[in-house]
Amino acid sequence: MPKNQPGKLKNKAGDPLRSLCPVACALDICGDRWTLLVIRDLMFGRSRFKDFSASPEGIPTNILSERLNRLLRHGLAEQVPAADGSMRYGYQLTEKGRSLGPVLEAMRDWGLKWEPTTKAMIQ
Amino acid sequence: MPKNQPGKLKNKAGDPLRSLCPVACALDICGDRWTLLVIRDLMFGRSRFKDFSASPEGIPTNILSERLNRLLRHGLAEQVPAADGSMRYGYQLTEKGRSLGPVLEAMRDWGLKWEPTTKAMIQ
DNA sequence: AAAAAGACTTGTGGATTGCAAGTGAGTTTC
DNA sequence: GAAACTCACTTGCAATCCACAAGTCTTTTT
Repeated sequence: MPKNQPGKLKNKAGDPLRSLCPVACALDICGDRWTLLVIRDLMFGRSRFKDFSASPEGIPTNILSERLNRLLRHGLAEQVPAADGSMRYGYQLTEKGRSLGPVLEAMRDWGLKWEPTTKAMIQ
Repeated sequence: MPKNQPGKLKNKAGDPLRSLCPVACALDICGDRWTLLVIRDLMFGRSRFKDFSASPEGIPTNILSERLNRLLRHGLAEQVPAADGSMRYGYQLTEKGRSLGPVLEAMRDWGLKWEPTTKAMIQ
């Protein structure tokens, strides 16, 4: 009889956790090639599917759809009625999502310093 | 004749870049589930293959091998003779790798704040 | 000299990605 | 008010990537 069998660890959204390390946990949520770029766009105030889709990295629409849902599931973003008063809705960051700001800033600073081909976006 | 055909953008290691955004560029290098965990271990002073392999997240050895090589290619880590004077060598961060510290710290802080199951590692 | 540890490499099935095309609701144009 | 168009996705599919297990080769320990 195992003394300390942890079962499966889960995060708040019910997805499995690899460990109790907060870095590992953050990576379980946004550790892939696309998620933080969507969050970057959200930080810039973009809110609609087509806006994210139009970013220069060219995220495939199926991936974008999946990532947006993941952000909703984990409570990093929420849906709100579109700003233009149309029947559609947009996405915006929650406080949990906005508080990834320091991560993005640190990445931006690192990229600017060490990969000189890159340029900070105006806006 | 296209006026501004960019060809393929590449970063310093010759890998293709998705855009000029420094965040996208950082993610091209370490935007996956494992790379930043290896860097975390390196920050903690771990240096040998078996050390990374023993971390609680359980990185598969083939992935670890590939990621270590990528860190070398991009100049985030370098190989040095092992500290114990044996014939083997270890890995350690370069300045470029160490300067990802703020990214890891921001992720750690975020994880601790928003995913309360997590715990900061005592080393 | 034999056994064990360390650092990978290889093989394989399953999951994820990237790309193209399709769908259906909402919006604009004529 | 019907047709065309935009938007926000889905679906299909080939290619790639990942996780897990096992194997190999070198170095270290006994």
